Amino acid sequence: MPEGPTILLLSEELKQFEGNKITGVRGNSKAGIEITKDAVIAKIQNWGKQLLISLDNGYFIAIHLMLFGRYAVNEKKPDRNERLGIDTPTGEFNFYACSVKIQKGQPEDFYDWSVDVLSDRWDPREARKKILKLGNEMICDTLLSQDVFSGVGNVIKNEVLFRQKVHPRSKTGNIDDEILDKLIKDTRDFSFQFLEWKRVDVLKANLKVHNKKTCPRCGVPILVEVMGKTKRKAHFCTNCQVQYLI
DNA sequence: TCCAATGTTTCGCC
DNA sequence: GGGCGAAACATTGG
Repeated sequence: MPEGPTILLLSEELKQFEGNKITGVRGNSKAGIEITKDAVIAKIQNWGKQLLISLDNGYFIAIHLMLFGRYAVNEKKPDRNERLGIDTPTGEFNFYACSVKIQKGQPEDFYDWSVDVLSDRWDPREARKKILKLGNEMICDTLLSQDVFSGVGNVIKNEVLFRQKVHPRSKTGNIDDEILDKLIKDTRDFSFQFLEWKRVDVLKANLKVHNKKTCPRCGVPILVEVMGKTKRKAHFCTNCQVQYLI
């Protein structure tokens, strides 16, 4: 389910538990979750697609919902195996079918918020530098690189490329500087648009190319092709999106 | 009924 | 050792 904006919403929802003591821990996670028992939840953060729960005992929990992950706040999803469930005096939250890691140290030691497109520390110049460093790869791969655009997933990738009229197979080294800068900027802008649509549950209705049949600009059929080293599906309009090859 | 889908890591092979 | 592909994990709406 999740790209960065979804995790940001989850993070917002869990802020109510900051300052709470963990009175109970359950779940089939093999990450060593017992160590969280009796600790106090110091801080809830999100970095890209990761949810980070800092504790007052020197550890933090990193949760990634992957493709199928689910969660429930102050309720349980019936007939599901709990991966991690946390009880506090004022309520509980539960995770299913996700990746759970227990890390020693601070999230700041592990994650760089200047590459998180939803962070107020996001730095587009950093993104540009990293793109150049990566060499001449397809933009569809670059946009999915969590080291460059943390939080961007396949939906944001497809929509931003359509908005900026860039063909997913374009090579980064061949895209005009000006276009590339606009593309970088729009990953953040559109991620916030995604967030607001998601917040009021109108995301799907507002997508322009992802899982759409025809181009809303010109009416030409939208193509779907697996491409790049990431082997993900690109949804795009061959008429509106310019392919930068040379 | 079957399949794809907003994802990432790990393993084995060359 | 790097790069690549397959496998693994796990869920459910269409």
